Amino acid sequence: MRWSQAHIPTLRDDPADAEAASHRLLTRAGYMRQLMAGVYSLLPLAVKVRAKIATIVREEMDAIGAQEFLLPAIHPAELWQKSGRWELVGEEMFRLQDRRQSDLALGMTHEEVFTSLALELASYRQLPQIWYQIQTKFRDEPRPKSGLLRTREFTMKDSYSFDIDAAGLDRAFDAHHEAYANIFRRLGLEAIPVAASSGLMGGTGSVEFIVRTDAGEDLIVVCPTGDYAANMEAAAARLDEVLDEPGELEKFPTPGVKTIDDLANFEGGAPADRQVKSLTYFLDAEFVLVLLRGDHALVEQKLADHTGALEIRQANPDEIKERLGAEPGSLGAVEVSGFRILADPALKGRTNMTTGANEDGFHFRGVDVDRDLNINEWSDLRAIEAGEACVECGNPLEVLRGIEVGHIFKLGERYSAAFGAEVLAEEGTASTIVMGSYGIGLERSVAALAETYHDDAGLKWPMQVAPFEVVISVIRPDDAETMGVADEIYRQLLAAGVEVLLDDRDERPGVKFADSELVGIPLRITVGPRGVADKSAELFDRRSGEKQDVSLDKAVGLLVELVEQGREPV
RNA sequence: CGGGACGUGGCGCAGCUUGGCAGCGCGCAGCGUUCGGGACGCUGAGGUCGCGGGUUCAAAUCCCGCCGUCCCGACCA
Repeated sequence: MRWSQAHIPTLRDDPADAEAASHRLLTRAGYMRQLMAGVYSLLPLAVKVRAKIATIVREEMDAIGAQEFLLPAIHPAELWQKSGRWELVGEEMFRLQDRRQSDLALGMTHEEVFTSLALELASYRQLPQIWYQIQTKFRDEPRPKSGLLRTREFTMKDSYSFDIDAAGLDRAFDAHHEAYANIFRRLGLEAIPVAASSGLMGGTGSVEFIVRTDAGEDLIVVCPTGDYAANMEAAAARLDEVLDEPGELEKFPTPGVKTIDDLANFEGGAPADRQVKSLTYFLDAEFVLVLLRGDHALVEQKLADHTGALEIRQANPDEIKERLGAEPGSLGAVEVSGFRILADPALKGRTNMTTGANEDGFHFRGVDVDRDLNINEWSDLRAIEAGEACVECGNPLEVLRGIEVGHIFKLGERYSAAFGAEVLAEEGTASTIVMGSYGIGLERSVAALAETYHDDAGLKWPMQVAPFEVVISVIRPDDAETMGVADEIYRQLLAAGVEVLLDDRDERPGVKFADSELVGIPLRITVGPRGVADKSAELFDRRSGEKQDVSLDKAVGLLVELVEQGREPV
């Protein structure tokens, strides 16, 4: 491709409101343009990067025996009603009606459609199957942000496994786990597999692949020894042994005390880890109390996962007053009954604790959790903090920020049962298919790569995903001899199968250098009258920043060698 | 959904307080000089000032409503 003919609209200034580095650079370097909130047009450079990612994904999926499909993006409501998700997913699904007023949805994932196709599987002899597609998904995110990191329309490689039993699912799941590790390694992404919450997908287990970046929105808990990693929404940590003194239940006045901190600083109060924090929530319209240690934070997803609640919201002060008789700040579960009370295990067996008395300006001290609180359910509900002890080895845990680029789920029979997807087993009896589903976000991978590989000058693609592998920067393209040399190198590189961009634009050298670095092409060879005169050219490696002069007759050979080395990273 | 901000040529912004010819930088087109790290001169094209209503002799500017976008939070496979 000649740069003078390529549509690469680079910008001198950063786009407004682009916070994430990938958002800013992909826009400035001419890879994408925003159309509306969470929706982006991909320009030719981005299409090339995305296509390379798709190729690597396909190769690894095919390697585990998966077969490629292409399903519709538009779905009839009945399909989603059958799985129950028409009601479950709420506003995140784009919904529309056709001219006959039939309800339709834009697919946000394809368990339903693939399961409907799996109805044609009739015998265990046809299993296992792994089916996949690379296809557009629509999700009406409440708050799209950070460019391609969170969009409302995006491409996903989604695959679905169909097995006769749980052991088969385990094999399919493990195969995907390994395929994903291969994919991300080949892409040049260091993706950490972490135990995760399954959320709306349902099922019995899931693993997310997280790429570390400050622009990400997931928090993960990782043990530096490598023996534990989990999303904050699913993470656990070892609790220190606590020995409490027994205490007598006693109500005492605490005027003006509204928060955990207030009570910790109050004369006669208690430190945060000796308080019971009482939160009030509505879980699908049911009022519940959630109890945590005073210094612990609630993870709402854990509450959702434990209870199966779809809609979770904090109760407001009026609703609380009506039910408990006090304002937030003086709430507690002592002598409370009639409401569901959930508690985090960090409170188990604790005595001599302090908590609100459900009377404004009063608290209880000497609270014995087992004796004084009517706890219905125990469940891990708290956020883990950096430095807590690993459940496996006791070493201090780290909390890292990252972006989810892949997620694999053991679905079990959630969808196959709803659709009646059964096969005849070896014994001749019907057996419900056991399913898994697995996703990789393509544009999100593009963004994760951009977040990982960039510097002040612009993007720095690894060779295997770069839109072009080599750029020839021609100094003085109006000089016939120089342009002739550049053209010859261009032809030889093309003939050698190298993806090369010939910068024949009538621009000054500085512009060409700056643009090639902004766009992030891994290798640049500069051909100018000065070099042509002494039969040399300058080779620049964008990734290492190294420059070297090479003789013209060796340039092509060296470039081809470097390109081929770069395409398959170790 | 709650809180905050913004919307003016392709991009980045000023002008709004105090109503009075719609501006600046970059980019773009033509010509010329330049040319190994984002050149310079001259000439020029390009704008329903987000949309609708109101106030006024007069609205980018003041008032009301709506829409859009971003940020924080809530939410999120």
